[in-house]
Amino acid sequence: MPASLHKVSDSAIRRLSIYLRVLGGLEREGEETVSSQVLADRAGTTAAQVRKDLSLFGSFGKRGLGYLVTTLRDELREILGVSRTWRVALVGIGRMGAALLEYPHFRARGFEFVAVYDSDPEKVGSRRGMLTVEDSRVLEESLRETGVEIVVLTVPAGAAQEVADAAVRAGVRGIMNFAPVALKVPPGVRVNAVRLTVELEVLSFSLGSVADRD
Amino acid sequence: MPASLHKVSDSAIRRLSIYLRVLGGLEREGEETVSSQVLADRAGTTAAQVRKDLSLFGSFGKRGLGYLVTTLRDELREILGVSRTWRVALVGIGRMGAALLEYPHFRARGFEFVAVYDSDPEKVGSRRGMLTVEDSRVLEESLRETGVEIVVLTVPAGAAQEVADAAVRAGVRGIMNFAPVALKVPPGVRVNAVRLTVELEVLSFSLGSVADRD
DNA sequence: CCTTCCTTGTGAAGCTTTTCACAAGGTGCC
DNA sequence: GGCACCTTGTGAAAAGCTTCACAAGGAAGG
Repeated sequence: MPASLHKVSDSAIRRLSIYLRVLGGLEREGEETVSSQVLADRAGTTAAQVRKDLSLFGSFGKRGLGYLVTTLRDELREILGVSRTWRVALVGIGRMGAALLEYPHFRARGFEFVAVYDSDPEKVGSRRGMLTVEDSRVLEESLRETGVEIVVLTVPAGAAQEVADAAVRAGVRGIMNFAPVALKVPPGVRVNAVRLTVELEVLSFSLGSVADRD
Repeated sequence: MPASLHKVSDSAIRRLSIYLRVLGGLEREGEETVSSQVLADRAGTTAAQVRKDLSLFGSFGKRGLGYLVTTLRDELREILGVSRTWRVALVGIGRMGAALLEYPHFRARGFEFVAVYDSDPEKVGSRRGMLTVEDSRVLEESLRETGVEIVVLTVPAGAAQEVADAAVRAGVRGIMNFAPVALKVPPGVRVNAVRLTVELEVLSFSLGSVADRD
């Protein structure tokens, strides 16, 4: 029941992405097949969950044998949309922005930074690797010209909505938001927030309350 | 029904953390009270969800009026365990590690870096703000001595498990893991993984599939 | 070819989380 | 004080997600 139009939950997609990473490792180790059990162990979930997740998109395994590592990896790349390259722009070059620009796993997975923006005149015009920092004032026009599809937002909270609006006007439909604000975007645009402080506070809560699990 | 021992879901805690951030903003704007509706709008959820989340820990609102901003903020800080300071160590000073060390929101919320480690002899002994980079080889002993409670892991995937093991032996019970590996830790230790590539791949999937929602 | 063993794919059950809807409680104005 | 108006807190219903359990398919060895 290959269901690319059925609604698939976010958590399932997150796990698929993790399976993809695990499969890369297995391939490097020379494994040719893998069972749902092994995949689950390495991904930190259960065998049933793995099978259920994969079954959302088709039947990729062989009974009695498991999954072919390379084949499944290719299938997952196709499903997740990373069998191609995505054109990504970074807006806001603080330390976090700079770190993300150099983050090796992005490029390795097909996410390529093709433009960088900042509003600080000191930074505009300077180089970052292959790219020249452009002025945020020309953001909308420039994003459109460069054919950017995804924007990574590392600007201060106060500027985030404004930048997001400009990006949306420029036709961007995916935003990865590091700013601590809930962005308002029109339907058809997808925002994925990375909330580092929230993650720490989840830890803090778990350690603070008497009730701990795993 | 104040339920600090009932099991509270991760997603609820994440939202509480977001409410806390929103309340900070409201307070700065001089608001004295806030309704679940307004809180929900700013946090990107629904009024019913807000009330349900808060009701897990008590009755903080006044019917007909809403919640007192400052009071609720204090309650949430208490619940989340951020009314005190946490002693945090960073292991692995790449670009990402350096960015996190300077990340202003961590300190503002009570997470204070008290030690930094790296295995690169070039980096060991150098200064990072107030801190001197220590050698990863002395990690376990040093973490214990410094009284570190939470470790932020920004080492390469291959080194992550080893570092986590040492941290656990040193008594650390909370780990924020940026390395793309599922860490194995004993019961009582909590790992929170930040998977940046996964977040991008979720975007990629949403943009790639025909079916988009908001 | 037959038997044994293994692993997938999947309905169904079980559990968790979210949404709904409304009684109850409180405010503020007249 | 009384009345109109808000907003919370919360059972109950609905929706969503995960786990279970097993039939079915295939491999491997004799």
